[in-house]
Amino acid sequence: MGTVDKALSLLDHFSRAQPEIGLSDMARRSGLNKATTFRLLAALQAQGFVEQIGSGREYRLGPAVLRLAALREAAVPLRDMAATALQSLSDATGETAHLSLLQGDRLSMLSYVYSHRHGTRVMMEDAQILAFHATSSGLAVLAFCPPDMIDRVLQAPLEKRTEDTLTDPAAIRAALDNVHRSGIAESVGGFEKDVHSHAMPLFDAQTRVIGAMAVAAPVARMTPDLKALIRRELRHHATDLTRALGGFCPDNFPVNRDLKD
Amino acid sequence: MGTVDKALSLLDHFSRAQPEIGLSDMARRSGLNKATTFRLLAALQAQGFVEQIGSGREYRLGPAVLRLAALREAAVPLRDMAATALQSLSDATGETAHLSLLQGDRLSMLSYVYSHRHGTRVMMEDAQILAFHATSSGLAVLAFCPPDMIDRVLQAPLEKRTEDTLTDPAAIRAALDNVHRSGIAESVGGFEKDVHSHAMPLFDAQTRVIGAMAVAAPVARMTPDLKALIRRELRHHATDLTRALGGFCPDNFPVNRDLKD
DNA sequence: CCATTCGGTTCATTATGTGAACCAATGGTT
DNA sequence: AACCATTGGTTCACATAATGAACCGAATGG
Repeated sequence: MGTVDKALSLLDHFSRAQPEIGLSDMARRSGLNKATTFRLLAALQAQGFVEQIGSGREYRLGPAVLRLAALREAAVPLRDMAATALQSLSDATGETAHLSLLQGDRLSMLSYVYSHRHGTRVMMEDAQILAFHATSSGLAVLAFCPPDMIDRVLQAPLEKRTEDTLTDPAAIRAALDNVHRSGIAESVGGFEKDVHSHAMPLFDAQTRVIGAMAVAAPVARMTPDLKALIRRELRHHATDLTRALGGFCPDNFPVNRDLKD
Repeated sequence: MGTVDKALSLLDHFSRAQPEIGLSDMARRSGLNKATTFRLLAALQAQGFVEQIGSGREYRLGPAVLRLAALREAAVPLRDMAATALQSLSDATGETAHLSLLQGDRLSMLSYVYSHRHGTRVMMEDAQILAFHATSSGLAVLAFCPPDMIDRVLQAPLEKRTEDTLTDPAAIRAALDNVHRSGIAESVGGFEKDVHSHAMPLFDAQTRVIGAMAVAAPVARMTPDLKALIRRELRHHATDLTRALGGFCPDNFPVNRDLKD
C-alpha cells in the first residue's frame, strides 16, 4: 500500500462515535507504526485535513474537508438532487428514504429524509458506513459490483449485526442473484432488528454502480400492499435519479421487467 | 516535501472556476512529474477523494470529501470554533470579542469573550439582537447582503440609540461602501455611547454572508496603535474562521488589500 | 497525414518512508 | 514518593517505495 493510501485511510477511523483520536490510539487502530502514524498525521495536519484540539491533544477532522466538500457540491450538485429525490420517495411511501454512495470499497450514507406520516420511523445516522452483507443498500450495490470486489468483500470477516444478518458467503451470493433478477435488494432485520428495507442500485454514465437508494420501514408496519408500493416507488425514483445524474442502468439490469416480484 | 503533502496539495488546484482538471493539466499546475501526478491522483481516486468524469477524462473532487465534511460538522459544532476564535482574538487585542449570526433578517449574538487585561471592558448581553444600522457587526453584515435586503432594512424605522447613531439611509449606504472597500466596519458610539467597535463579515461555502466577528473597546482606550492592532487581528481571525467553517470570501472582498501582517 | 496533444505505463535510480528503540511528561496505584 | 503504564513525540540505520525521462496508443486538429 502506498504512503498516500495509508495517510488517507487514517481519516476513515474518525466516526460519529469516535470524532477524536489520539496518536497511539490511531496507530493501534490502523495497525501502523506509531512513528509512521505521527508523520502521516503531521502531513494531514499541515494541509488542514486534521487538527489537534488543544496542546498535545487528540486529533480530529480539520476544516479543509469542509472547503473541499463545498467545492465538490458546487461542481456536482448530487446532494441537492438526492435530497429532492429522497423527499419525493419518502412522501410517496410514508417511510424513511435514504441514499448511500460507493467510495472505493466502502458504502457510506449521503443523506436521508424522514416521513412524518407515522409516529414511528426508522432513524438514520449521518455519514454512517453501511456493511455490504447486512443492509439492503449494501446488497443492491454489491450485486452490480465487479466480481473481484465481491470476492474481496465476502472473504473479509462479516459481522453478525443481528441474529438475522447473513454471514454465510454462499447465502449472500444467492441473495445477490436475487437482486440481479429483480433489481431490488431486500433486508429484513439484517442491520437493525426491526427494520425492513428495500434498496435499488444507482449507476453512472459508464453503467457502473455508484450507490443505492433505499426505503426503510419498521417490520411491524410492513404489509404486502406497502411492500408493493415501496418497490414501485423505489424503482421509479431510483431510475429517475440515475438518469438525472447522467447515468445509465447496465444492459443486464431488469429495468422495466415487471412491477411485482 | 513528503508524498502525502504533494497528494493533498493536488486537491488545492480544484476551485469554483476549475472544478475539473485533466492529468497533464494537473501536472503542469502542480509542477510535478506527470507520472507522479498520475500515481498521486490514482491514490486519491482509490479513496474517493477524486473521481473521473467519463472514460479517460478529467478528474474532479470525489464523494469522500462529503462524508468527511459531514463528520467534521458533527464533531465540531460552530459554537466551539467561534469560542476558540473569539478567545484568541480577545487575547490578542485585550478587548471584548464577539460573534453574531445572521438569522433571516435579524442579526443575533452567538457568543462573546471578555479580556481581563483592563479593569474596564465592554460588556455584552446574551443572544442580543443587533441593529444593522447601529453596530459595526450590523454594518459589516449588511454591506455584503443582497440589495433587496439592504433596501428592506433601510426603509424600516431606524432607532436612534445614541446621538451618534446613523439613521440617515444615505449616510448608512455611504458607510456600507466604506465597508466594501476595506472589508471592515467601524462604529464609534453608535450603539453604546462610549464603545468603539470594529467588525468583519463571515461567509459560508456559497460566499454568502453568515454573520460577523467583532472587537469592542471603550472609546477612551482607542488609540491609533490599538486600532491598527484590532484591524490586523480582526482581519486575521475573521478570515481564518470563515475558512475553518468551510466558507469563502466573495470575489469582491478586499481580502489582502492592505495591512502588513 | 503529420504533429500535438491527451491519459497512462515502464523501469533503473535513489530519495523517501519506515519502525525499534528512546525521550520526557502525565497520571493513576500503592 | 517511588512506581508503572500510559501518553505524544523524536531519532537514525535501513530498505521499501516514490521518482521521472522516455515511451505507448489513441484522440484530436490543422
